[in-house]
Amino acid sequence: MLRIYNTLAREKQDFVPLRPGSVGMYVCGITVYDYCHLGHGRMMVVFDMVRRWLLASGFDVTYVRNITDIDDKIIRRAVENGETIGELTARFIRYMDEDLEALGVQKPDHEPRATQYVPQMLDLIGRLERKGLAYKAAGGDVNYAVRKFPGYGRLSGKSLDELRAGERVEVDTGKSDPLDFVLWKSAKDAEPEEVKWDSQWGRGRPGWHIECSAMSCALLGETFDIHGGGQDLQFPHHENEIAQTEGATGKRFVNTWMHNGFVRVDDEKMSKSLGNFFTLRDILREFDAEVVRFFLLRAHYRSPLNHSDAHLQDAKGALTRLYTALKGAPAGDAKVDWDEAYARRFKAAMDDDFGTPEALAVLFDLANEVNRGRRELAGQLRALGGVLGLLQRDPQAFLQAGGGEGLPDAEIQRRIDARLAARKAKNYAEADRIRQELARMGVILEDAAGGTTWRRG
RNA sequence: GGCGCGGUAGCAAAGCGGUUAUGCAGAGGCCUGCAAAGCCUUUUAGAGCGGUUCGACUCCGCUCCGCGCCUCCA
Repeated sequence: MLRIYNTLAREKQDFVPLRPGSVGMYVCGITVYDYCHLGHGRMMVVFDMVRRWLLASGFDVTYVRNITDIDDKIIRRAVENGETIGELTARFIRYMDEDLEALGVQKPDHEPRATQYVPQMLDLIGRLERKGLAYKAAGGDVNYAVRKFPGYGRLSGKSLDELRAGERVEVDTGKSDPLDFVLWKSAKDAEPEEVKWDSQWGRGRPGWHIECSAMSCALLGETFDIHGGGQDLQFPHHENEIAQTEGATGKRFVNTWMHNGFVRVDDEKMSKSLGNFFTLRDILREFDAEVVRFFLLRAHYRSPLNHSDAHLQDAKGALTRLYTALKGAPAGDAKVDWDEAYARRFKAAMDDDFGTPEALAVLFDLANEVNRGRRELAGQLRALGGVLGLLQRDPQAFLQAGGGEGLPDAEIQRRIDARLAARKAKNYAEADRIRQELARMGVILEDAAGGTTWRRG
């Protein structure tokens, strides 16, 4: 039985989907105006892992991950760059796709964009207005009347009065309550025509929160199983989604809310505003993408995860151990034998709120067994790795992959042959000279019964 | 100020009321012409103070420290 920590309940709960055997899952994607950083990467990899585990558990999964392609930052950036919103977002969507593909993140079943769902958003706003939950303010914006929604604050554990007492809530004169949020922003003259839609409340564009309510309902229905996103979306974004959707439908919106922890740098949240972020692009130039994925799955998804080169280096060493155990094992698609003891441990770990650290520990135990001579378990190791989107490459290809500035493979082979000749002639001084020379260039030789192999260290 | 999360060995990171987590690093050994890899053995834990218990890293309370949300943010 799969158990998931539900933010709404603040505890792990048995996961029971609405319709037996199938799961509807929505995850808040990113706003496309810049490169993805490692924090985005973590969210993407974590929910990719969740989806893969649901599939491996036999569920029929519909996975929706949106793209926010209209918002203040996008508009500002496009104006700065002197390009259209469409050009800017198309470019960063392409970069995102490239980064995610490298990380082994599979495409969601649906990847709706906010700009494609404006009619659905307007419909939702209309319903909210008819129920008295939305009102048009003096400035022309349509706002959500937070006080009119009884459950507001349940997800984030905040009460309206506590929020009110906070010093950081800015005062906006157009709002009846400082905590009200915008559903529809009235168009400003300075803004490009591209961001103006007609509506019964006048020309304008959607507020941020409404898009997720509209898109999730359109693709998964008014009530669905799992909604995920980064911890920072818990409030206000997800709180507002609940208010909007449940306010309009009168039904329960989402059963299970999942939030992944932050990536940190020096114990501080990695974020755009702090400027301490590392883009996936830059990291992937230095580290193998699978190493990055492994690094991200090595921590539990709800725990904070510190980023540094040393940690990534450590992850590389660990993943190398797994691939080393796989050396010589037949490639191809191994299937998991779920009755086998290690697989059962793996499953128990994953069923306990997606315990990837424990699941990976099982993989290392399995590697040890393989190294001790139980070669028949290599397929199981590879197959279980595959459940997490790992270990699917040819081991040799992984072990020999590396920096672009290294020696070409053919040159390495030539020197290995020269060393072999020296060894045959018992000229060990020359053989060792070649080994050390290669070692200085990051190439490690391994003599085995079947011949000499090499890898990059 | 309000709400919440966490403090585990040199580093990273889990589960668990009593039995080796795991990876990297360190030490010794086996193997090797020498190595590497692997295997075997092994050193480093559970912020502090109380409490519950036959027994606590694991449950409860307090203290200290760190982090997050309360504003755009994965």
